[in-house]
Amino acid sequence: MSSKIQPVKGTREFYPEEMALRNFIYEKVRAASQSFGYQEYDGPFIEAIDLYAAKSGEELVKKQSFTFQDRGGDFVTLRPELTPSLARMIAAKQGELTFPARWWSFGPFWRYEQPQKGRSREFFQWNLDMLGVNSPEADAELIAVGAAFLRSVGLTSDLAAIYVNNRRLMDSEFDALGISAEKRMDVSNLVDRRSKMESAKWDSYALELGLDQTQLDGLKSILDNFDLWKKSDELVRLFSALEALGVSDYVKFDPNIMRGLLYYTGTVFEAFDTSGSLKRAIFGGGRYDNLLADVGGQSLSGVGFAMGDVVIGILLKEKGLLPEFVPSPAPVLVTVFDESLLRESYALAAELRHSGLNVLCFPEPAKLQKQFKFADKMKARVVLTMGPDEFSNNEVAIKNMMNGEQIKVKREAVLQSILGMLNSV
RNA sequence: GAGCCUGUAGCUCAACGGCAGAGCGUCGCCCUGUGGAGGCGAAUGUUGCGGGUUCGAAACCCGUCAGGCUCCCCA
Repeated sequence: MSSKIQPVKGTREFYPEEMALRNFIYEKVRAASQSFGYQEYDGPFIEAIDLYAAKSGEELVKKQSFTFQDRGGDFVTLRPELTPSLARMIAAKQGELTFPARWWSFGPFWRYEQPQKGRSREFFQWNLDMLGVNSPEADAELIAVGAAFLRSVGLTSDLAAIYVNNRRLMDSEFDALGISAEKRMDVSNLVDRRSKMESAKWDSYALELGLDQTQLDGLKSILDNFDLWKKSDELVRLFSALEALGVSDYVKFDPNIMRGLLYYTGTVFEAFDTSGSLKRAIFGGGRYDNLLADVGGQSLSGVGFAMGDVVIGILLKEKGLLPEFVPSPAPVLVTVFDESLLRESYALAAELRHSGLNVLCFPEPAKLQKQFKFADKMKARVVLTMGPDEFSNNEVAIKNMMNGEQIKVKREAVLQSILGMLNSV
């Protein structure tokens, strides 16, 4: 036991049931992305650490990346996020791509942090970005894709909400309070923590950061002002577009949404489960105006968001929104009556596979009871048996596992009978 | 990186200083050609690992490893 090699901490083992969940998420993600015309792509899983150094935030690069030296001595890292790779890919073909580019991706990422509920060191992430258009309406489309996904998995707008803010709006509010540019980072950090700290503690922490009492009071009134968006043309247009897109039920303005990544410049948003059973964002994103120039491209604006598979997976499980798990992808199982009929059973299964059915065949003779129990566990819907009686009459016994009825049909009619049973549900 | 909690059968857990158990699952039988419900029965443990205290340790102490939760950060 103790000598067994454990999986690397924070990595994931996808047993068939978990794999089904991952694929379920993938399918819903793909459907939502494609319904808005986004194209699928992917980047390298390993990148030079320098790619992230500029804009991803110190925490992400220095403490949370799986970094190592390759055999040539270069420092590389398992990708902790996709946006910088995307920016480079776009920049490299900027002259030949057609804009606006609408791209999406679903793949693995790694971050070295403490595994806990909703967070692992290895996770899958949906990324969706639009590049080449800088407008609140483009931002709205991104939010609408996110909302379409939530709706498609059954997270209705009373179960999940998308909170929106705008960095430019906040910057101008901070300017008005005389909060210096150097303190911006500390202040956004402060804002992020507000919901997690007692208000008295939060106040004294704010003063420690060097805000004076007037600035603190001003900050609080900003953060409590849920009508603040009306002062931002961008947000006014955003909310109008969201209404046209039919997703306003999901979206609310919230001045407390800041987001840690440094590259966001305009609209930012985060989706949460409204019951608050998980205090982690389902997805989050925003507009980045300078990222492309930072990796060597011409200035090009983008907007995007990312969703990890862990939080959404926990939520879907908790809310009972997952489809029933069917262990075997084969709805049909062929039993093996005895040694002498094994080849016949194998041949029957093969024949049905050639007709396009997924078919499971028991791999050895065994008591029929055992084989039927196995079929039941695999949630097979139809079980075929060819015993001596059936074989001598050129027949096959077909049992409908959904209602328990069994019939015998001529071998030539087996396919039709099966299809009839499978379609009758 | 810090704090708190937990490691006992495949799983969930009980036993809290005195014979290591239950439920679920698995397997077998009831049922010699048929699943789900039920009945009966069986198998399965260096109590995470190492040391210490004790007549006696799963339990108490120390260390260590692993997991969970929180802080931090974030998908």
